[in-house]
Amino acid sequence: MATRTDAPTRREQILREAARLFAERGFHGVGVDEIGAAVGISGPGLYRHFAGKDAMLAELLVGISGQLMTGAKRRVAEAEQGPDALLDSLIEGHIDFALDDRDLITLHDRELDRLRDSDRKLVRQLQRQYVELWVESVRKVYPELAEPHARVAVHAVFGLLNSTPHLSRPGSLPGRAATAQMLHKLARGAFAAAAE
Amino acid sequence: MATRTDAPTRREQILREAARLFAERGFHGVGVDEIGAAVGISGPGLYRHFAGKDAMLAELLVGISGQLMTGAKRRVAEAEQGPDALLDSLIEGHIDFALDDRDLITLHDRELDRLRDSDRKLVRQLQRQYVELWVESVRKVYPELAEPHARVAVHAVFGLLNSTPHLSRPGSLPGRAATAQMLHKLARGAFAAAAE
DNA sequence: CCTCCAGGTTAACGGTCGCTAACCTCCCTG
DNA sequence: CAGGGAGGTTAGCGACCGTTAACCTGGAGG
Repeated sequence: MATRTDAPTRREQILREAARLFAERGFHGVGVDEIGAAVGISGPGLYRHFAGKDAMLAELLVGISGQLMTGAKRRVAEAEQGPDALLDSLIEGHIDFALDDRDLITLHDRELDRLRDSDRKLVRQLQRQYVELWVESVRKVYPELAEPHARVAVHAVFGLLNSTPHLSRPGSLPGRAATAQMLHKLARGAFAAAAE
Repeated sequence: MATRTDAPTRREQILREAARLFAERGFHGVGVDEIGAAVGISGPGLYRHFAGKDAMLAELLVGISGQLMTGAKRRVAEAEQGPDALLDSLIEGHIDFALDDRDLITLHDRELDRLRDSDRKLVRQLQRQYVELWVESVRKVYPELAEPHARVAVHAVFGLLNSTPHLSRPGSLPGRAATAQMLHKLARGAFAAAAE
C-alpha cells in the first residue's frame, strides 16, 4: 500500500505551483508561461492537463472549500466528548490548514470573484455550510450568544486564524506547535469574550 | 470654514473609485478605462491627474498606512488614562477604519507587492511601526506576555478586525455600532486569552 | 478680445497574454 | 515491429491593456 508516498502527479505539481504563484502575485498577475516554467515545462504544455488558466483556479478553490467542509463534517461526526471538545477540534483543524496551506488560505478569500458563475456558487455554498457548522458548534458551547452575533464572531475568528500568511514568511516566530497553541488560545478567548 | 464639506476634488473621486475597483477585482483585473468610466471621464483622461495606474495604487497604499500610523501616534500622545484605555483607543481607531474604509483595508494586505520598490519599502516601514506601537501597548497591559507572542497576537487581532469585508456586504448584521462593540470585545478577549 | 492652460477627447502603438495549431518523440501494447 | 496515444515543443494569432500623441474646448486673466 504505497498509496500516499507516491511521487506527485504532474497535475498536482502544477496545482501546487499555481497556488503559490497566484497567492504571491494574484491570479491576473501570473502568466501561464510562468506556471509552466515553475514545473519545468513551458507555457502551452499546461493545456494537456487543464482546460485553461481559469480551470486551475477553479480546481484549487473548489478543492479547498471541499477539504475544509469534509474535515469539519468528519469532526462533527466523530464528536463524542461534548460541544466544548468539538469546538476545539474545529479550531484545531482550521489552524492546521492555515499553517500548512498558507497559499490556499490566501487564495480562498482573495480570488473567489475570478471564478465562473457556477464554480463560484459552489464554493460560496460550501463556505456558507462551513460557517453554519461553526455557528452551531459555537452556540452549543455558548447558548446565550444570539445567532447573528455568533456569525460575526465566527467570521472574525476565521480572520484571526487566517492571519498566518501575514506572519513574517518562514517564521522567526515561536515555532509551529507554539504558534498553533497560541492561535487556539486566541480563538477561544475571542469566543469567550463574545459570549460574556 | 467650509473646509471639509467641499465637493470632492477629481483626484479624490478617482482614488475612491479606483480603491473600490481594485478591491473588487484586483489591481491587474481593472483597466484604466474602467476607472475613468467610474468617474465619468474616459481612459487616458486619468493621466491629467496621475502619472499612471501604479501611481494610483501607490498613493492609496501609502495614504492608508500613513493614516493608520498618524491616528495611532495621536492616540498614544493623547493617552492620559493608563495603558488599558490606550489599548482600547487603538482598537477603536482600527475598528473605525475597518468599518468605514473596507476597500482600503482590503487593498492594504492584498496589493502591496504590486508597488515600486521604494513605495513598498515605505509602506512596509509604516506597517512595521504600527505593529510595534500596538505590541508595546499590549505589553503594557499584559507585561507577562513575551514579545514574540505579543507580536503574533497583534497580527492575529488585525486579522480579526480586518474580517469586516467578509461580513455579507451591506450588513444584515447587528448594525454598525453593535458590530463595532462586538469586534472590540472579541479583540480584548483574544488579548486576554493570550496573556493568561 | 486675445491668450493660455486645465482638463478633456480619440487614435494608435507596442507589448503582453491566453490559447490554438501543427508537429515531434517516446513508450506502451497487440 | 507497427502504431497510437500521452505529453511535450515552437510559432503565431487575436484580444486587450497601459501609455503616448495630437487635437479640442471653455473659461479665467491681462
